[in-house]
Amino acid sequence: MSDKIVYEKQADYTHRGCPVEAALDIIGGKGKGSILCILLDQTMRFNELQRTLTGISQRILTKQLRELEDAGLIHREVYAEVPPRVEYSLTDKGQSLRTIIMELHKWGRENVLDQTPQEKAS
Amino acid sequence: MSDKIVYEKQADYTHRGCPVEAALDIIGGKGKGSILCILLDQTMRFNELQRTLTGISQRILTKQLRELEDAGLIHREVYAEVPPRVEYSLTDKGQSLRTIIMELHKWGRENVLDQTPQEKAS
DNA sequence: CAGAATCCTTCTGGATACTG
DNA sequence: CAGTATCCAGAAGGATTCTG
Repeated sequence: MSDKIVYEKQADYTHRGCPVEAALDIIGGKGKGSILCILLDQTMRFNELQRTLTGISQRILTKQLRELEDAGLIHREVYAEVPPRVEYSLTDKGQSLRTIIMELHKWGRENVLDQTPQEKAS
Repeated sequence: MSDKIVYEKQADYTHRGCPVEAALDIIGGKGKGSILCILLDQTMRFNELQRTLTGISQRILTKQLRELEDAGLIHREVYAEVPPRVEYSLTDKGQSLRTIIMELHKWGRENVLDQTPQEKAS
């Protein structure tokens, strides 16, 4: 009916002013942390991403990638080839999250994932 | 029937290894960013929190506070008074998020909330 | 290969009424 | 005041099928 693809519309019920909530709304959501983490250091194709993020459906992966793209954090490069090739990478705005991502990585490793203190020292 | 209160059970479907996802699972969720942001600098009571976070239902506020408490990020101090008084504050573990929270705050203010560049300079 | 379309289940969150 | 309990709407996410 409509000539425009309209995935599920985004949640807009949060933050209402708090920049922390606003930021978390952008980088929260299934797989987004992992996606940003991966793309921080490399460009990656769709299927490669899905294989790396074991357990995410391609529908959701597509959705998350689109949302990150709409937020201006990632760049989607489509190559006119057969079979098609699409490569995802971080934009400058996405790279501006580097410090935060790395700190979240450190904090999560030390405080959430049950890893022995010795391991992080090694 | 059960003698134990069991709110909705937490999502456990994410992170599967990525510490960034793991961390976001902890501090994501409605109001948690705002709650952490507020408690970073002050102790606050339940009703006061709800009034500050305009728009959150007390059921959800209770749930988020419990989850943050279970994660060891906030402390819940109950005073044996009538009417009851309960004060929430950050634990040391919660305070360990300070840098991240502040950076998320800065990033969200500059990149998500539509604020003119001039304003942040003033 | 990289999705789009459809259907369905689960989870999140709100509204309201009630209580120690 | 600080929750609980119950009910309900909507959003998030999965599984499957199909296509340029």
